[in-house]
This record gives sequence, structure tokens and C-alpha cells, in this order.
Amino acid sequence: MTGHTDPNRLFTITELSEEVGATPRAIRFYEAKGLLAPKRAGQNRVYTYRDRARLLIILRGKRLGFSLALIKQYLDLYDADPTRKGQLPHLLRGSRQRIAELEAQRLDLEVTLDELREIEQMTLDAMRRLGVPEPDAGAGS
Amino acid sequence: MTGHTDPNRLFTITELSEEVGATPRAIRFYEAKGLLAPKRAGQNRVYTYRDRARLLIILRGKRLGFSLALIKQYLDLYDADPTRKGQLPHLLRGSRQRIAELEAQRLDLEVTLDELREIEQMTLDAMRRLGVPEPDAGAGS
DNA sequence: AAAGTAGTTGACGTAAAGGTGAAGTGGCGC
DNA sequence: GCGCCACTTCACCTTTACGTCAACTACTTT
Repeated sequence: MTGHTDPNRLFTITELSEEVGATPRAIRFYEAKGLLAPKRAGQNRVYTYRDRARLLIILRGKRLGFSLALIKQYLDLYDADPTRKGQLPHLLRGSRQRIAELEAQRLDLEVTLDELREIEQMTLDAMRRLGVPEPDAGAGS
Repeated sequence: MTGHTDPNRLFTITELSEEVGATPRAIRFYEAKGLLAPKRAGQNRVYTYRDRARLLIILRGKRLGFSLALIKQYLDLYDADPTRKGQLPHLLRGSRQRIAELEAQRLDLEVTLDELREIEQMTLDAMRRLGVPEPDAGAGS
């Protein structure tokens, strides 16, 4: 049951790309932009679990529509060394600002969801009134 | 108190652009992409309240990171004529799919927010331990 | 009618986020 | 020591969402 999450496991770029669904080219691109910094074995990139976690964060950020530059700032929050006292206020400001931005985004999201649910309801009502059968929960294809 | 929301009011492109914070160029671009279709007075564009509402939806979609093509699909859900029976199942599928996508996005958003709040807490803890004063709620310039 | 002010189309430019292809390198099997 | 494969860098190609002129038009003011 355990073992497939071996925290010492290393990945090649193609392993990683297949696992997360990104092309090797994209992963190298993220590195070129400073979002990743894998070790090397000779000339080949070698990724740790930590690198993998960062990559997943990058992809999530992209799903949320963030630019790579913004995602980099976010990752920098993770990397900030909490033993360096001077960084702490900056870190606090950074995370609070991102929190505020994301909460605004969540508001937009919920308004949009409400609108869509309203459309869904109106559609269902119209179908009922007009006697259109609901293809409800089809096991597709 | 009433009257400034006159639903018969019309807008020029620059009025509209200033009100919503988009450039005229952008607004024309949305039209070229089929997201807006204002009337014309001679050669000039004339926008109604309905056009304005659509524009606001476009901008909200952009804040959420959607492509204009996707936003167009969303607007088409609004426009779908519910009296045309044949469209109803399609409309239902469309809105349900978008709802599913947005709910996935909301999950991503909440995970990210949780992570940021964790960073914020850890930072606050570290500052307290190290005796760094909190610039808490500054009305900064 | 000339000038000014909005508005219009059209062509071209640009930045971000990659995709794509060329050309070279390193190690393995045999 | 040859072929093969995955890996590398380098350079250009593409799409999206506009910005930036440039030249034209249509009222309005004087």
C-alpha cells in the first residue's frame, strides 16, 4: 500500500510530463522562466518530488488563468526563507495581496456560476412545459 | 435617486469604454469577434443597456482567465431562444458543462487560497516568535 | 467652407505562452 | 564503432488579445 509515494523518487522529464500531462517542451519552458530548477545528471534534468509539486502548482495556476510571471511570484512565497527576518513583512504583504485578489476572483466565479445555474433552471422549466424529455444523466458516447 | 439607471439610455463607444474601463479599440475587437453587435446610427456604433451588460460579462470572463471564444459560447447561452424547442437540450448540455468546469476551477481556487492562508499564518507566527512588529492594516500610500 | 472633434476601417506591430523542427550529444546494445 | 533513442540547445512559427498609426467620414462650430 505504501511505497508508491516514495519521497526519494526521481523523475526524468518525460516521466514527469506524462504524469502531469504537460509536454517536455513546456516543462523546459517553465524552467527557462525561472519557475523550476531541477538538478542535472550530466546534462539531463532530474526532478524530485518537490519539483513535481511545484509543477503541479504551476499547472493549477495556469488553469486559474494566471500568467507564468504571477505564478512565479506565488512560488517565491513558498520559497521565502522564514529564518530571514527581513523577508517576513514582505512575505506577509505578498500573501495577503494574493489572497485579496483571489477572493475577488472567487466572487466573480460565484456570480457566473449563479447565472449559469439560472440558465439551467430556466431551460429545465421550458423543457418541462414543452414536454421535451430530459436526456438526464446519460452514460455518454 | 432614480433616473440615472434609465433603461433606454444609449451609449457611444467612448462613453461605454470610460464607464467600464476598456478601450474603444478593445470594444470594437469584441465586436469583430462576434461578442457584441451594437446598432449603428449611420456609421457610428450605438450601445444599449443590454450591450453594456454583455460587455460587463465579457470583462468578468476575462478576469476569470477565459478566452474570448469561450466567453462567446457563454454569451450564446444567454441568447439562445427558449421558444425554439430544438435548442433546449443543447442549451442544457452547454450550461451544465460550463457549470462543471467552473466548479472545478473553484476547487483549484480554494486550494490555492488555503495554501496562501497557511503561508500567511506561518509568517505571522514566525514574526511573533522573532518579535517583528506587525505593520497590521496600514493605510499605506 | 474650413477646422475641429468623434468615430470608422484597415494594416501592421507586439507580448505571452508555448509548438515545431533542425542539428548536435551521450550512452546502450551488439 | 554503428545505429538508435532520448536528451539537449537554438531559432523560428503560431495564436490570442489587443495597441498603434494612418487615412477617411460625418457632424458642428465658426
